[in-house]
Amino acid sequence: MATSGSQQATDKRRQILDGAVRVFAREGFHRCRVADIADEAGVAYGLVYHYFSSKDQILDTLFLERWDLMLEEIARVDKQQVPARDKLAAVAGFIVDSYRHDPDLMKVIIVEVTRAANSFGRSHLEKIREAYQLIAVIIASAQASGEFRDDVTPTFAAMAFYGTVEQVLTGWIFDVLPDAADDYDEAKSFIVAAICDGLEPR
Amino acid sequence: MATSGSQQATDKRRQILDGAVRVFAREGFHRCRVADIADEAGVAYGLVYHYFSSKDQILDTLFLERWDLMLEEIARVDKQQVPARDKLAAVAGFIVDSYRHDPDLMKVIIVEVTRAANSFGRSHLEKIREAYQLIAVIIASAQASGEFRDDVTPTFAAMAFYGTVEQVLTGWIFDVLPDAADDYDEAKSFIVAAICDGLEPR
Amino acid sequence: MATSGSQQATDKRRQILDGAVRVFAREGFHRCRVADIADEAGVAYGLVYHYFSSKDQILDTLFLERWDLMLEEIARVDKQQVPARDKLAAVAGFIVDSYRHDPDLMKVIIVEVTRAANSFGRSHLEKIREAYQLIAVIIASAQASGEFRDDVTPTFAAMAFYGTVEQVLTGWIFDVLPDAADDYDEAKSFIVAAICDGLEPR
Amino acid sequence: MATSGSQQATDKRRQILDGAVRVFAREGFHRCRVADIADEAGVAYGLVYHYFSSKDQILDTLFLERWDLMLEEIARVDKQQVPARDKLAAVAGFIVDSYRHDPDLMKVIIVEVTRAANSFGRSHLEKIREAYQLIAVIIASAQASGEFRDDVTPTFAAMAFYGTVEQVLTGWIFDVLPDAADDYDEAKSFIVAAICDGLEPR
DNA sequence: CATGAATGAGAATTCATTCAT
DNA sequence: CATGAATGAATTCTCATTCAT
Repeated sequence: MATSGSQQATDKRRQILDGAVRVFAREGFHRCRVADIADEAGVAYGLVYHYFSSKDQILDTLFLERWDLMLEEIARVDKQQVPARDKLAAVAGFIVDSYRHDPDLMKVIIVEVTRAANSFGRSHLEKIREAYQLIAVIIASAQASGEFRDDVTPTFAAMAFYGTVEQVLTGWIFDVLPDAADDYDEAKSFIVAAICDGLEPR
Repeated sequence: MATSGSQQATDKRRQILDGAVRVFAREGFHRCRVADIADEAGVAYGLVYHYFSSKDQILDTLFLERWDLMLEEIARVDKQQVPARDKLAAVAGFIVDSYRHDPDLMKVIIVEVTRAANSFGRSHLEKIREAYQLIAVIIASAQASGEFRDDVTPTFAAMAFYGTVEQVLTGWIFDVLPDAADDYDEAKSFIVAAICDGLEPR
Repeated sequence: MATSGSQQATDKRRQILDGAVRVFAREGFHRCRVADIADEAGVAYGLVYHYFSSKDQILDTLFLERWDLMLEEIARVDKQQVPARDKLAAVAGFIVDSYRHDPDLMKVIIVEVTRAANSFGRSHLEKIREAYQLIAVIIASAQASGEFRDDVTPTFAAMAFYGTVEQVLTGWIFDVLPDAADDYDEAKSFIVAAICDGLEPR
Repeated sequence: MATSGSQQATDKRRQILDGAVRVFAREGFHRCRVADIADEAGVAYGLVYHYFSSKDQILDTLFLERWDLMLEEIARVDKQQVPARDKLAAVAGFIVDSYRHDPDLMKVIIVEVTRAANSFGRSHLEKIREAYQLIAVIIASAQASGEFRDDVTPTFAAMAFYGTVEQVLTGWIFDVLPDAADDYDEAKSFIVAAICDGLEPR
């Protein structure tokens, strides 16, 4: 009762974002119409343009909201005094948990932004690159301390790590990997094992 | 003499495909118009529809031409009596060389098909999955022979390998990785090292 | 005290009208949005619809307020016992002074109403015609008294007079005529000279 | 038969322009939809955009086609060795005949361009100004030769002349002046008489 | 009176595809 | 085979107007 009044107003904006996530995930950004977003959100067509200046901006908002959280998390993890392996585990865990918590949102971010080199990928390139670099920094420190081998450049190594993570999510998105509850935790440890230990026996 | 006539015809078809690759790479499949393809190819608008039934079919053709080559290559590699590590090296090498040879084509395939979970990715899912599985088979054999550890499922491992390869190409596409002549060869060995040996020192 | 309340209310209405004049003059009636009017007036969006039933009605109000003043003035002038030449001078003077006093308002009236044969011009045709006729009456009287030649119909002559006046204002609006302080007075005498004396020497 | 083939293609473009004139005249540029133009022209919607890049460009084309003819005519008239009065008569005659020949087109040009200070008027200001200046040149020469009095600036005088002409056309457009066949010729001589001789008796 | 969120009809423009020549 | 004019469905974005508070 107390907050419902002013909360209500903001809710519609949130409803639109939430509806957009579902529609983008289901139909893809290009396939879906703004009308679909409004319908899914349960609001009038025009209200979409009251809160957002374009269909593009909705996707921008969704991406940035989540991506910034991830950048903060990676930066936070990097500051901790733990082995590099644990840092990578934390980052992979955050991304996997993001998918577990809201698979539609992560699908949209990966399919429509992170991997879309010709549309939104280009415009958010800086943000995307920032993530690669934060990971590269973690690896570089580990190389300096001897935790990691230094015969691979940190940037390359960051690509291997991030590429593995994103491909696992892609596997779930494409239904080529099973995604039961257990699989998420298994995936976390697997990603770290594959990247840190390698496939060959030690 | 007889063939020059039909050759001529085939040339135009090839011109259209080549033009399409350049335009798709530059502007993206959705952004470009059929007229752009015809212009880039230097042929009349209507001719595009003489050789292809739709804009989609052009991309399908481009994807399948190349992807089938890759599937054949992976299958061929798998039959050889060499260490699994070398097999993965050969596969990574083939993909990297494909990029080196025709970066636009690989960019289009990755950006518009392989990673487009809502459009072409969906319709070519079986073909894409086939690649993952062929790689998984290589890994499974290696696990059976003791070359690779078996505490990671072959499918997961295949995702790590393929994800790393695709992410390296993405790095070149996004200009976050250097792509001078040397870098291609360096990349090949790096991919194998990262995936087989892992980042931690042995 | 009692009036200050209702005065306040009227002020907002006036603010809206004044804002509308500036916005219509700057952007044109069709180009500007109701939100622009509210912004320019410094009032809330919804208040515009509290005082006016539609965007059209705002322009109607602006036009009628001023046009009725002009009709009264022409009628008043016509009643005076002065030469026809002086009557025309008074009418031209009134219109020029209206422009001098509020160029935006006159610009809006001319551009959006008087000359808009397909929109507001049509709906205010009677009012506009009334002005032409009042001027025609002045000329007809002058012809009857011998002040003016009668080989031109009064209606035609009225068009020549009014057309000249409006074109001079158009010249100012379009920046093809100089509009320094002096130019206004010069324009008044010029209009009368051109119409009454003609361009050829006497 | 001979010309019909290649003529046919161009015809559609002409049909669109002609349809646009009728629709613009009947409904006004802003009121009518592109669909109305296509319907009126008897062509498919999309063809309008095959020949013109926008609705605006159609109006631009209509205006420029006719206005350039007029500018040429005024320039041509100015070169002739005849009294200034005859030159003005020729110019007025050309404009009146233009209206007689295609009233819809002249209505559109005047209402939607020449008198639309906030939309097309602004963008074609240079062209419009050019006409004023050509007329002013005629007047200036006449003043130099003593044909016209020189106590009115040529620009002002040009505005009086052009304003009178346009107001007569406006009278026809607004149905405040009769426009039977005879009226056109009467109008021509009246315009010259009013401007050159003035309303007062000589 | 005052506010600004909510509504939804409307219109321009795009562009894949067809088709006559 | 080749050409490019012709078609019209689809979709984004705009904005006057309404309405709940």
